[in-house]
Amino acid sequence: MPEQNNSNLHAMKVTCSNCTLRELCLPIGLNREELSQLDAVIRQSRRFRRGDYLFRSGEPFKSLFAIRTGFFKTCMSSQDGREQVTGFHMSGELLGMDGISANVHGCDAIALEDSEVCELPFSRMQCLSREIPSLQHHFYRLMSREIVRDQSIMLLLGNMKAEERLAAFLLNVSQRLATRGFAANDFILRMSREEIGSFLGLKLETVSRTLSKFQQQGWITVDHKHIQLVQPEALKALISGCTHAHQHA
Amino acid sequence: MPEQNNSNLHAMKVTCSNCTLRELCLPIGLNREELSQLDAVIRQSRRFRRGDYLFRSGEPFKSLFAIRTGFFKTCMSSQDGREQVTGFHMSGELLGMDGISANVHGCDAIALEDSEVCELPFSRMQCLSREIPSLQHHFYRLMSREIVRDQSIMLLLGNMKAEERLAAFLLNVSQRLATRGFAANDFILRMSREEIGSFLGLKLETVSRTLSKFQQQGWITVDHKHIQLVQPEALKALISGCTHAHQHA
DNA sequence: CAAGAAGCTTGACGTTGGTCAAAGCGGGGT
DNA sequence: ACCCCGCTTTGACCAACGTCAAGCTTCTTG
Repeated sequence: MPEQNNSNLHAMKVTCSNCTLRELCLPIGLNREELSQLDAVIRQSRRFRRGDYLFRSGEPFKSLFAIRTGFFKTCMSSQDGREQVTGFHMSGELLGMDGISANVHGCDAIALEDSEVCELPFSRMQCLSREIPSLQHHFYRLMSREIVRDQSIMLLLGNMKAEERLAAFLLNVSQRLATRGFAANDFILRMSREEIGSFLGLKLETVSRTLSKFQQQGWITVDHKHIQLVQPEALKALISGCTHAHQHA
Repeated sequence: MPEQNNSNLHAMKVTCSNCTLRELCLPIGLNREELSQLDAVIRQSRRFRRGDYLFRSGEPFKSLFAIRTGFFKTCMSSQDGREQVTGFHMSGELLGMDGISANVHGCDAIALEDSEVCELPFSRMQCLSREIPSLQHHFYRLMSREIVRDQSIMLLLGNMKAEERLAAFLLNVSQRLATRGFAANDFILRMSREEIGSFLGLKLETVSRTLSKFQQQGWITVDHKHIQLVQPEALKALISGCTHAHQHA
């Protein structure tokens, strides 16, 4: 193992350098020493296979998890079995922040493809962030961003029609892929129609029908999970008007 | 002004002692000196009249706001004027956390009755929380709780029918009032039918009709904004099943 | 105090999206 | 390579909720 001293910090830097243009999940504006402190806290990354649980609702909360590669969904289920997908999560995103409040995870996190995840023991991050102000601030920002994200989903679920929801969803996926350096207008969905529907507050048949409708309009092509945005402007036009007024584009 | 040295810290303690049983908005497990440090940071509380804006979407974010007395709504509006109420907020709750991520407020906060609010300059709170670990942890917990709250609203908007939403809403208001020492089953709503509808993803007519239906069932009485829960168990029965499976009672 | 505005209730009707059903397709596992 | 199961598509029908409208009550403001 000649690369043993290639600490996971370096691995993380490599991962994160894939996500330029975008604020990274953690290492931001830290000096050399601070980085090595952070490095000491991050546990070696773990691999997950499609379908694996990263954590489950009700489990004791100990750590946050940073996705290095892969794709996850988070979901809550109700007593009678209805499932609500609360988010889809890609590389560079941080999972588990809802567990801090009660020291218990509040949702399930499930890998939708084979993935790699860094574990960040929260109590140690908390100590470290006391010593490194920019880290503390970054944490606050990440949590705040999660709040903003959730609220924009509330707006989607509360105000938008099926077509608007689907258009917003496709554009959101597109934009996040683009941020990570992938093609914006040609991608593979990692989740099923049912999961999309659950996330958007629609039934899977409605998702399917709406995708077909978009295809008939010539706005997108649909080949099972392979989606191409042919006229993304058409989708944008559909949701212009129902997006947040003070979008600081 | 003989009470000048009655610092607003003391006023805050008085306010907060009204909310026993419940985690308070800020002073939690701090010693004497820490309290006085906190006191130095909290700006004198300000009064707001019904209809006043505490902050507006798009304004620069500088402070969080703790409600001492009164009642607020937060809402986002879309470009074509649709409004989504994202929450109703009572004494002891903290507003503005969505502004941290982009240094800009992401929603409007509007007083629904005459209210009194403490301003907490965020940068100073951040410094202070570095010195007082329990304060830092408390902040993380408050933000996490907001995330949990938003996600349970997503579950409501994504999965529940009109009757279930209304029942969940009434029980939520009831429980929060009880926490603050008010009657749980006899209260005045501070918001209009339209605002309730916006929050729940329903039209005001549906809210009105559903309240009437509950009244006909004998579960509640409705006299304009005056609500009495006659058979809260009936409402609970309605939403049992569609609430989060891992509710830690 | 009067008058207008805003909020609430209720009814009739329409539309969206949910439900149920059937059939096609595709991929993973043996 | 084959088979089976799960995912997807599509259609027909239906229910829940939205829309439109009218009339009423309660606040607000001059």
